[in-house]
Amino acid sequence: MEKALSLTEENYIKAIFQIGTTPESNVSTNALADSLQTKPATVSDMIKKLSHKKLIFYEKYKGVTLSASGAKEALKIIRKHRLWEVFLVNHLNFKWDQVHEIAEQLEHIKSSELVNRLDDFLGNPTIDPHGDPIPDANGQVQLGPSKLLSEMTSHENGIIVGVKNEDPLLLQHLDKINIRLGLHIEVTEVNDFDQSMQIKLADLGTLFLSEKITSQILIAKNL
Amino acid sequence: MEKALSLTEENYIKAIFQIGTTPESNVSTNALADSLQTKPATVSDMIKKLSHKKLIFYEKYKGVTLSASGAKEALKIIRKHRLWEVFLVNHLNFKWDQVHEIAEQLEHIKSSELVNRLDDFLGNPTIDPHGDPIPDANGQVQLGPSKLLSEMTSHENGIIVGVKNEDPLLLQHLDKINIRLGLHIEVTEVNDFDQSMQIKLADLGTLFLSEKITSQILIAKNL
DNA sequence: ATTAATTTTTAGATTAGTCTAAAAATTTAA
DNA sequence: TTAAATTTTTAGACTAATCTAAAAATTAAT
Repeated sequence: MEKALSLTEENYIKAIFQIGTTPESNVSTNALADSLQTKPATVSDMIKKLSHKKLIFYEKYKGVTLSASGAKEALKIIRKHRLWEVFLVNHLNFKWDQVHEIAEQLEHIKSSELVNRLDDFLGNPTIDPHGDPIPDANGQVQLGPSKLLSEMTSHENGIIVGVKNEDPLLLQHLDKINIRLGLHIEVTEVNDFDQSMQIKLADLGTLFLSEKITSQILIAKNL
Repeated sequence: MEKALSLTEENYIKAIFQIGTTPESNVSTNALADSLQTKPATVSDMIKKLSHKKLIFYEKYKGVTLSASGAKEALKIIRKHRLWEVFLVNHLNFKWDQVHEIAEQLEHIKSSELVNRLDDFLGNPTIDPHGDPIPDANGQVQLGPSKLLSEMTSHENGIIVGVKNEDPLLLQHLDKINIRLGLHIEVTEVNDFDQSMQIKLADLGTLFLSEKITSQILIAKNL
């Protein structure tokens, strides 16, 4: 039985996973330092340690990728984070912009029994309040095909299934303009110059959105 | 705004509170080392630090007591611990002997919003699954008068309202012999030599209990 | 293809929490 | 009340995680 990861190690593993997924490439020292609000020198040391524990692959000056066991750990942490977010929103009546910080703490609680019972208590949800998929107990994630609203063109339509990041300011803004997961949406016009869009929401009329926002919203074809 | 306490500091404060309450006296370095599974030298250092932060009163070689702010911190931690235990037992179907360790982790989650919402979600319980009172948001504890079963004499009766410690082995044993909170109990005989007792439970007939067990069970007069 | 800019790593220090071994103070006992 | 036993504190060292400053390697640019 390997020794449990420290809080810090868990945060590194999670950050590597989250930076590394979009392009399945190596994660740079600087990107990691940035994401973890720390200094490159610190990251450099930590990388050696995680590499020594076989959680990541590392070649000097080349960046890192997660090993199989590293990815497994990352998925466990993300599973916990997202399950707790569901609990906070569905049972404690938090808003979707209030839960990230608290889940950042709860995700480090160690007890697989707890996680699995929580999962059952919540009714085995498959997505969290931001539309992100929740890995199952084996680390399996099933996510339907989706793309960014910013990648759509005029007259395309679909359903809002997720938000790419958990910045409370973004989430509060979306609340204010009545954008929520599950809404049917149609692109009515795309501005060539700045990529801003006019969209039509089910009952709620039309809306103008800047590229900054459309690039954060995930759309799927009719579920 | 004072800086938040570290995990370790919180554990020291809690241990001082828990050792110090029964006799409202000073808590010794050794007792603390024992309770925290660490060495007296380590405790000695930590005491200086907590004293410097005005969380405890400390005189060399004399032991420590909590200051008002220290006690307030302790009660906040205990409140969280006990609320989480209620959640684990009432909503995630854990047994009363399984929750202590997990609550030891959950009690350090920092968010007063979370604690208060959890409290409401649980229906503002006043006792945890072991019968220990849950401090309210202001740190107020209301506990009815109670005494140890071991302090009772023949023919006295009362209701089981709590268990003095959370050792899983004790709790599992109590489960096995059908002792639970809320049961009406009558002492039928006390053995002068070893203080063991014969007791009568509501429907469940009579039982022999050693002093080791009777000294862990709290009894109150008919609620 | 050198030079310049950037990224990454090393070197050396710092802080929190811990330890062992030894010294100092206190308490208990003869 | 002096000696023995116990408790507590100090001294010095270690580990994990962090930092700054400087060196080394890589990448970009002229």
